[in-house]
Amino acid sequence: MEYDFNNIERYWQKYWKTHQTFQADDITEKIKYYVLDMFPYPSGAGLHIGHPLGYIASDIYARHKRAEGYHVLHPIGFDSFGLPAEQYAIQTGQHPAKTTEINIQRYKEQLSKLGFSFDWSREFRTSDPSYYRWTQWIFIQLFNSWYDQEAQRARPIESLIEAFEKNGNQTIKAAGTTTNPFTAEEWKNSTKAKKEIILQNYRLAFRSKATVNWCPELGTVLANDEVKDRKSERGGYPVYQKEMVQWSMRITAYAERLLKGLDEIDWPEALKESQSYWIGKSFGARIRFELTKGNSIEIFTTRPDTIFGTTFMVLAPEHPIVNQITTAEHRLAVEAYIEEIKKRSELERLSDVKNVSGQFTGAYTLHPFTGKKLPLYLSDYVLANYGTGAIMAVPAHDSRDHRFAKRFGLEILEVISGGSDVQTEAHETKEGYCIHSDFLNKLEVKVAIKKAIEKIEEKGIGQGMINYRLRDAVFSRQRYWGEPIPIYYKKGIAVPLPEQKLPLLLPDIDKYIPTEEGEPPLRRAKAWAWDEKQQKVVNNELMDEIQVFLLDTNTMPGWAGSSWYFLRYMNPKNEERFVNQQAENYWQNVDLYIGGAEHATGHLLYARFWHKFLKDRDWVSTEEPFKKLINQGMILGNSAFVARVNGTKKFISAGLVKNQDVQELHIDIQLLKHGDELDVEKFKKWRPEFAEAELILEGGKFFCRRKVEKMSKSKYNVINPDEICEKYGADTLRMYEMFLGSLEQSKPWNTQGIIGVHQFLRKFWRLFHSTGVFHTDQEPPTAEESKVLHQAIKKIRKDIENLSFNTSVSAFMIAVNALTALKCCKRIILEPLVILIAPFAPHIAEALWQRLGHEDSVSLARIPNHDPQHLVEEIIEYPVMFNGKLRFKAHFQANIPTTEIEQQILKYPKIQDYLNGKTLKKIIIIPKKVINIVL
RNA sequence: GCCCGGGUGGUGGAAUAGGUAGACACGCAGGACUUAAAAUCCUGUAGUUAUUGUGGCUGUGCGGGUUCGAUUCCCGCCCCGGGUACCA
Repeated sequence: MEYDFNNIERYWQKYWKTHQTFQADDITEKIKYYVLDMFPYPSGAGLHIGHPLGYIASDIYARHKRAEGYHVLHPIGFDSFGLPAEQYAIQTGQHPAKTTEINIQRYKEQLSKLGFSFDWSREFRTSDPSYYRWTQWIFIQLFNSWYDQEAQRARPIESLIEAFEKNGNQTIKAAGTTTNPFTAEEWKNSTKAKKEIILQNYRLAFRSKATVNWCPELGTVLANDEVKDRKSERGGYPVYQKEMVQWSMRITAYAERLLKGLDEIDWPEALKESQSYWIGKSFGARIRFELTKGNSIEIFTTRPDTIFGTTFMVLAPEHPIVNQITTAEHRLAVEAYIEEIKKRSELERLSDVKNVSGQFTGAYTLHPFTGKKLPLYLSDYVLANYGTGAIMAVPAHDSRDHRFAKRFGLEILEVISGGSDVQTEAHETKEGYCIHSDFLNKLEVKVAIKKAIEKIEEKGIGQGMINYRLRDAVFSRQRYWGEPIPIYYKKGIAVPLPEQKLPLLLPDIDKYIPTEEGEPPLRRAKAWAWDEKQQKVVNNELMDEIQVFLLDTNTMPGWAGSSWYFLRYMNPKNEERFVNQQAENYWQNVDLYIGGAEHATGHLLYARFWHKFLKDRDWVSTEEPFKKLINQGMILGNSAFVARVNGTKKFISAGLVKNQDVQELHIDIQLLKHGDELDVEKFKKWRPEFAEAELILEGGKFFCRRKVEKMSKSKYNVINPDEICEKYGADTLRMYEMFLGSLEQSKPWNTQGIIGVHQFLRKFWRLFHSTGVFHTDQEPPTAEESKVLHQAIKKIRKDIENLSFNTSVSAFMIAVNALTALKCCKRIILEPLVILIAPFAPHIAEALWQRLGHEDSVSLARIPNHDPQHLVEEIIEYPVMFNGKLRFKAHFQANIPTTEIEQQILKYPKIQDYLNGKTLKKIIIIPKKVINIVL
C-alpha cells in the first residue's frame, strides 16, 4: 500500500479534532509544561512558508513533552486588534471586526492543515469583549496602584493616600514624576481635583503632558518601540515629536527589576542584551551648576571625574528654563534657533548627526569648583527627555561635545591623560588618570568618579545617581480598533469605571477616521457617555457634567492585549477573574516560548512589566512570565527581478545589464521556469504594462537577477504552505522545515531538498510494508538491530531536548537507512520508532500506530527510553602514529578508572604490534576522547 | 559609529569542556531492475597529486599565536546578516 499522505493527514486531523486529543485540563496531578508560540496577528496575506517554522518547533516540543508524561498546555489564539485591519477599514468602510474574522478563519484553516497539537478549546482573540474586559480590568489596577521604591513593589493607591494624610509626600519614596514637596496639612486642604493631579504623578497608569511620538498619517501617538528611524514601524510614516496629554505606563518604576530579572531567565543572549540596552542603566551624578543670575541648572553625567574639563554647558532646546535665562540681546537668536529646530524635525532632520547646530543663550554658569564662567548653549544634540535635559560639556573627553566645541570655537581642556591630542580628537575611553583636576589629580578614572561624587555630595551641589534610558510608555492611541480605555472624565478628573461594569464595549461608529475637530475616532460614537447613577453607557446628548460624563476617546495600543494573554490561556473561560487562582498556581508561567526577535523591546518588555506588576499585587505567583525563550529565524524568500531600461519598455537579461541605467522590478517567482530563467509568455500576461515589453535575450533566454530577502507579498517571493502540503504532505513540510537548518538561524527557502525528506518518509512507511501489504514481524531483535534503535532513541531524545531538530531528523534517516539495509521489519524495533517520530510527523505515525493494532492515538503513547545495554561502547580500531606518538581513539563508559583503561589498552593486539620491540614511556589519557601513547 | 550573530564541498548544513573535518540530505556521475519510463536499490562524489587497490600534499573567510594536535581557544584584519542610533 502506498503512502497516501493526503488521505492520512485529512483523516487524522479530523480524528484529533473530534477526539479533542490535545485538550489540557486546568489542573491535574501531573507535572505541567507550558509551551507557547507568540500568537499571530491575522493579516490579510495569510500564512507563508516562514510563519509555521516556530509553530512546528513548538509543536514538536509540546508533543515530545506529552510523550514524556508531562501535562502540556499548548494553546493558540489571535492578536486581533491592530492597525492594518483599521487602515483597511478606513479605505473600504468595512468594520475591522469583519475583516479580522475572515483573516482568522483563513489562518485557522491553514494552521489546521499542518497538524498542530494546539488545544483549540482555549482559543480566544484579544478583540473578544470577554477577553478585553480583563485587559481593561488590569488597566484599572495599574491606574489604582503606585510603586513603593522602599518595598520595591507596587501597592494600592489607597496606601499612598493614607501616607499623604499622615506625612504629606515627605517620607514616602515612590516612583513618579517629580513633584513639589507638600505636608499632610497641605494635602488635606487640597481640592479633589488638586489631589488627583498630584496622584497622577504616582499612578502606574497615568495621564501627563509629555513629548510624544506623533504620527499624523496614522493620526495617533506611538510608543518608542513602535518608531524605527523616525518612522512608524507599521506603514513607515514619518513620526514627529509633539507635546500632548496622553496616558502612559510607568514602566520606568520597574527598570531595575526588569534588568535584574534577565539574569534568571533562559533567553538568547542577544535578546537579553537588547533589553538591557533599551533599559540603559548608567551610573553617574546629578550636579547643580549655579547661574550668574541666581538660577541653577541641574545636569546628569556619567563622568563626574571630568568635571574640571567642563568648558561650557548645553541645554536641550525644549528645556523649560531656557526662556528665563536667555539674555535680552540673544533672545531673538534663541527664539529663531528653537523655531528652526522645530521646523527641522518636521523636515525629518535627514539623520545629519555630523552637522552641528546650536545657539548661545548669553547666560553663564559658574563652575562649582573653580568658579570659572561657563557659557550656556542650546543644542539639539542634548535630548530633553534623558537625564535632566542639560549637560556639562567636556569636549576633551566626549566626541559630541568635541564636535560642538570645534564648531563654536570653544576651549578644549584635557583632564584625563593617556589619550592622543585632545585638540583633534576626544579621548573618550575610561583609561588614564586625572590631570589639571585639583583634588582628583593622579587618580585613575574609576577611582576619580567615586571621589568626585563624594566631593559633590560633601559640597551639597548634587549627588550620585543611577539613570535609565528607559522611558515611560505612551499608552493611548487615537484609533478605533483597540480596547477602549475604561475611564470617564468628571470635571477634568479621570475616574475609572466600576470593575463589575466591564467590559466597556467598543462602540460602533460611522467612519474610522478622526473627527473634523481632530479628535479620535471614538468621539464619533453617538453613545459614549457614562451615567454615574445608572452605571451604564448612555447617549452623548445626556451629558450634563453632573451625572453623565464623556468617556475617554482613546484606545489602548496593540501591546496591551498581548501583555498578559499567556495567563488567560490557563483558564480562558473564567468570568469571575482574569485567571482562576488555582489554575494560575498550577500553570505558573510559560516554560518554553517561541517567537520572533523583533519583539525584543516591545511585547517582551511590556509583558514582563505587567507580569511583575500582577505579581506585586498578588494576582500571579511568578516574577517572570517566560522562563525559556527561543527566537526562530526567518525563512527568507528568493526574490526575482527584471531589469528595465529607465523610461522605456525595454527589458535586459541579467547578464547583459552591466552599467546600464536600469530600474529593477520585483516579479512574481511563479513566472520563472527553472533556475533564473524567465517564462516570457507568462511574464507578458502577468501585467498589462508588460504585454508589449521588448526583451533583450541572452543566448535565447531571459534571466532574472535573484536576491534573498524577507518573504513578503509585496516582493512576490512568497511560497504558500498549502501548495507544499498538497504535493508532499504536512509531515514532509514539518520535517523539512526542521531539517533546513538550526531553528534560530535565518535561511532562504529552497524547495530543492524537500524531496529527500519526502523520500525518507516513504522509506519509513515501506519498512512496515512488504509486497504492498502491512507487515511486521514478531521475532526478537538481533544485537545490531537493537543498537540501531537505541542509538536513535538516545540521539533523538537528546537533540529534541536541545531544540536541535535538524540533527534529530538526520538521526531518523540514519536509523531508517540502517534498518532498510538490515531488512528489519520487526515490530519490537519499529514500534518505538513510531512513537519517536510522532512529534515530527504525527500523521504518518498515527496511521502506522493504528495499523500496529493500537486503538488509542500515538500522541498518548509514552516515548521509549534507550537501554544502555544495547550501546556498549568499545575501543575503535584506529591507531595512528604521528610525531613519535601512537594515537588512537577509544570510547569507554564514563565511570571506568583510568588505570583500567591503561590495562585494557595494553591488551589490545594492535597496540602490542606497535609496541613490538619498543618500551612504553607514557600513556596520556584524555578523558572520553583520545589516548596518546608515547613510545 | 556602537552592540550582537555568522563565514565549512556544486548546494542546505553536521561536528566546538580542542581529538578521524564534511554526518545527514539535495544535486551530479555511474550501475542494477525494467521493452521503456516512474518508483526503488547499489556505488562514487572537498581539492589536488601519484606508482590512481588501501599513499602524499592542501584544505573550515585572511594573517599570526598557544598546543603533540585548532573549524573549535587567543590577538589583529576582511566580508556578510541582524539590532541600535546624538542616552551625556
